[in-house]
Amino acid sequence: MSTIRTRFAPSPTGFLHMGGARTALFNWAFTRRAGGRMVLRIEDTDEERSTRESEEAIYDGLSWLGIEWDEGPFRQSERRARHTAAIDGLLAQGRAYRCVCTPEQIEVRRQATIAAGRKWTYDGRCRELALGADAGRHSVRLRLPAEGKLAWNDLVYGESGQDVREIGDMIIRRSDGAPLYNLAVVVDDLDMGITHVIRGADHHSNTPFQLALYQALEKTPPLFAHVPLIVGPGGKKLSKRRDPVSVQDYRAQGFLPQAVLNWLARIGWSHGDQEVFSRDEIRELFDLEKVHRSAAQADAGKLSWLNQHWIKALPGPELVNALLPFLSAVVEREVAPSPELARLAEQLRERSKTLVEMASLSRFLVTDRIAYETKAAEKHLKREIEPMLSDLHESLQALPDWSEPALERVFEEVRARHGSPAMGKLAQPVRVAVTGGPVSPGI
RNA sequence: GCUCCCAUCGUCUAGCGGUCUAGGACGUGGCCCUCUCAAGGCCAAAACACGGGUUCGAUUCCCGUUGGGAGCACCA
Repeated sequence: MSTIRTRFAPSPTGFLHMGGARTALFNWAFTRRAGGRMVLRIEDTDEERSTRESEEAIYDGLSWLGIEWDEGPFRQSERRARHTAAIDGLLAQGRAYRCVCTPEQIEVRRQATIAAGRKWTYDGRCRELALGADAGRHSVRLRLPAEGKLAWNDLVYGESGQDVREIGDMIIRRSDGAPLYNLAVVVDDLDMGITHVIRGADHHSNTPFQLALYQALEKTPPLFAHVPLIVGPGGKKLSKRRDPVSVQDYRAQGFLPQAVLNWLARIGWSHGDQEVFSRDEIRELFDLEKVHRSAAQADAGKLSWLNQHWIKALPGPELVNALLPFLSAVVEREVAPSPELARLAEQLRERSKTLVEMASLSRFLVTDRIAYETKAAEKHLKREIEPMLSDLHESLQALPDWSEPALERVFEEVRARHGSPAMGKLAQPVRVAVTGGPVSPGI
């Protein structure tokens, strides 16, 4: 039995968005569990839109999530010669043909067909013309079989396929000589020995055409698994403008990679009633058979909960390390780890949904410029409590041993001297005085 | 418009003909705990889109309707 080979093939036209990250995760988990190898391929043949920055963003995002690949990255743009060779081969065998129809001409015919109430696919005008290389400016189209069904058994969707008559002879090389995506993907997947293509469901209806290409090339196609799309609120398409969509966005908002991974894994996949999955558990339990077929919404609330869960689970030193950059950012200087910070972080882990939140709650520890919240200060730092606070201040200064029982004793004594108000009457003003805000660990 | 796909609480989901008075989780509401906020504990409200079949029996199978999505490029 040959080893399983998969690939993650993003196009570098933005950043690593959540859908892509999940596709990468599923590929990774499937591959690791099966003991296979995963290839990273950058689909950058669209020069207009591809940038090196977004390519870097893909590496950055994957490594932050801990999704490692085994081979590559390969750039599709650097494999041009292979694509061209494949097209020439198809041409030589008559399985592809040159087409001199211009986009304008096609548009006219398309409109006419639609006006006549019929549906349009390429009408095959150049199909039997046997145009040679001297035909002038031309594109190349794949000659589809006259009839039959282009079908496959999708690992997620089950029996799938489309009648060839629904599809026209598609262009595989542009008139400027550039190979098209569908051709490049098939050639690359073949060359790289890919056995399982796991990709977004937006490619589901693209697959029949690729199948035709495998036929023309006389090769066995890989197995396909299409994973459902992630949609935005209300089931609408994700909007890059409205929704936070890149993994970098989530990192900046103070989410842990474990949480994002866990969250992603549970969108469109489940393992019984289990909600919490570590990276290792995803790798051990992931199963394409349990992947859903319907699109799912990404719920930010669930992410927050998972993030808090993973913050609570993070070992102390790691938590401090994760917190440091965020804390440095709020006080605008480099903050070094310290025992005090470590202890505070322990107190704060159950109170923070994100590292951003935790940083803002730890601010008071690393700066003398306490930022007093006006509302809290007005409510708790009133003139009447000043004597009690001063008393506490002096008693504390006189206290040699700042152990918890000793401190508690001082608080009790101070309360007793000032008419025994409820603990909250003393603790809350102290909290505001010390931290600047009304929220903190036990004072 | 055409082709294909999808449809269980607000959200993610369990369910693969009787076990369903439909389970879990997030979120929401209430109570407990409490120096604040959390965390934690307990409780509650909340769903099988609709209409036909098939069957002794449908959330589960089939068809249609509705709703949503994807594709239909000399983009990837």
